Amino acid sequence: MNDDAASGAKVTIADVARVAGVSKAVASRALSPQPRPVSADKRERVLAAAKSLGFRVNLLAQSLTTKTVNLVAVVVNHIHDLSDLDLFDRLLADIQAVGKQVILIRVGSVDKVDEFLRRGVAYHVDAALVFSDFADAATVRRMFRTDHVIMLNARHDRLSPAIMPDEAQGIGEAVADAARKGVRTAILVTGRATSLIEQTRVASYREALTRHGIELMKLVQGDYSYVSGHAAAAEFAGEALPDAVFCTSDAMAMGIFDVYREQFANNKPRAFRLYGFDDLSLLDFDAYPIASIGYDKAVYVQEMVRMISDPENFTPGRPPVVVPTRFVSRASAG
Amino acid sequence: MNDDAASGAKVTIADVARVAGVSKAVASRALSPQPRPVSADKRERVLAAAKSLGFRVNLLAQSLTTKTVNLVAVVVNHIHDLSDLDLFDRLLADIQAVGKQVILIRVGSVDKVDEFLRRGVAYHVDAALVFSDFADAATVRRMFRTDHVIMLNARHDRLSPAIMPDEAQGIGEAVADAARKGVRTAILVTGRATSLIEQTRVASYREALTRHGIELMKLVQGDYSYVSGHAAAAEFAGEALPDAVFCTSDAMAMGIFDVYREQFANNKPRAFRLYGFDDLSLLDFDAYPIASIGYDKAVYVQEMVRMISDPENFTPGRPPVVVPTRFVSRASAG
DNA sequence: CTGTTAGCGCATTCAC
DNA sequence: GTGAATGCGCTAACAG
Repeated sequence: MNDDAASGAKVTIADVARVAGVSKAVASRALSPQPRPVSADKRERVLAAAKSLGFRVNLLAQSLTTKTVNLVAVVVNHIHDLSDLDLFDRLLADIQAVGKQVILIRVGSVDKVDEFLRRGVAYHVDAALVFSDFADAATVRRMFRTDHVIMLNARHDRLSPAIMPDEAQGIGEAVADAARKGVRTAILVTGRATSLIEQTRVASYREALTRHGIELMKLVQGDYSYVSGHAAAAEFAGEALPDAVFCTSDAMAMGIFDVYREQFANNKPRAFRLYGFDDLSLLDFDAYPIASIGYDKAVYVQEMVRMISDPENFTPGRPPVVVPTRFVSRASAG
Repeated sequence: MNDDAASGAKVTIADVARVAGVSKAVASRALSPQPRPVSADKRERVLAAAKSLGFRVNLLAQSLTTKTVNLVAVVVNHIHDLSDLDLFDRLLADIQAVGKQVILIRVGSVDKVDEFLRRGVAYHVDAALVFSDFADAATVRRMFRTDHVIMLNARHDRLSPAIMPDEAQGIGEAVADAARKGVRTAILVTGRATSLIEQTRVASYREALTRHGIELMKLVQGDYSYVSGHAAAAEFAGEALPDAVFCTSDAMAMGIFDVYREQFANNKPRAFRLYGFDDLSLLDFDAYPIASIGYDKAVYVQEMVRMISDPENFTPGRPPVVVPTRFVSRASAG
């Protein structure tokens, strides 16, 4: 278009109103996405003027009066908290689809949280999605000065709603699958026990194993990473192998798989059956046919967007929204 | 219901000023990170009042007058445009380290760009980092109403600076490696030819192959994805195999690797030598020991942040900043 | 339906 | 050093 518009000239609603020959208020109404009382012809004039001037509302100024910024904070420790790009991509798309935008906050180490929020826009967002396990719900509310906080890290309370996968279900299915195939002994490779989610996850495995009469030979501590999977595999290499190895992350399972790759040749588990967790899309690659536990990401994301779209959802006492998980069988489970 | 400090109390600078017994202007100065004329005792009173009230500046309101939001837009087509999570994680951390925050914008399919512009969803950010190849520099400037646009997609112009890897260098090294190992024939697996970057990349391969006397047997069209790598491998399965296969993305190389995995057993390529592109961190997993071409992500990100931090860098006519690439040898190259 | 007025929260004049 | 006034761009509330 013309060069003025192309190089960020600042055209305000006052300019539009002047060109259209109406008042600012009329221009504002005509430009509003919501239906507001404006005569048809003036609306046309305003729209035409806005287009020719290349006008775009200043959302900052707008939010100053409307008290809503259409901005959602997504708080993570590291990017890798978003265990899968697919989830994140979908989340972003869906949030934008309801007319909001995402401000991504990487907290990193816990002690820097305060520093970030001190200068951040984060304080005035419409809602915050907390993936990071750095803090409990109360702390987050205090820091964000808002009740519109959704906890995805299982550290919710009465005031802040949560969305959480019902992991016990998928875990139960996975262990049942193993039992059905004659598994009697198992090793469980875990992540850091500091996370509440991880503690619950481990408890679910213990319960399911006991229920199916499978002996938990030992627990190996990892940190969710591929490398720690490698290390875990080395740790039980010399000993008597179990019938099955369960991991609380796919990445660790991949590390173990690579150590025992030859044993899994021809898509037949020989040393032991291997079960991961997360159902990363990476597992659809030929190289890692690892059975896993996952949930429907579309549903998960849908719940988040639904929640931030309606203030009603932030009234106290709402029970956590639970997303079902399921066992996904692959060659590593035999 | 809960009007306590923890739940959305709207403390403005006027409140702070009143409690401290000073004017708003004094409070503003005392709260400013920059040194401004305020007497020591009043500064103390203001700071104390701000702290006790839990005051946080409203960056949105602030930016209305200062014209700077400390917000940087990262524009991608899909999340997968950020070829590697490591890059993104580092980018986020470094941007936050200079006191700015990231608003992530996913444009999606090209045909929705217009709709995007129409709705004016974008804030008036300080700068925009454009990874998506959906638009030229002028369009992005108009969209964000800023001249501070950094193009990472090679679609820059005189007004918007660019940062781009010097891919010819790494490609030259990779082809030289192949030539040194006696490669005489090659197949090149490419992505969509619509992207300017891809066109340049292919041209670089052609040039390097010619220079080293390697015959380009054929060009196979993919779309950067793992699945398209699979398809590409199938396409030349029946025919005479080349000495080497070059791919313009690691994902495609992984797809090909999986089809010919047995040929790569014991870390010895037998069918052909395989070269990827991007140097994904995934290649450090045992399963995909694929030689690749990459650049130092720290340097790349550093250049972006440096550029954002100094308006000087946005004066017209700046030449693109070039980041060196290098060949990374792995087992697939023999 | 329309236009005028009055802020939203803040930084910045410019007088004192 | 200080504080009263002014304006950033926009919309809500109010009168016509």
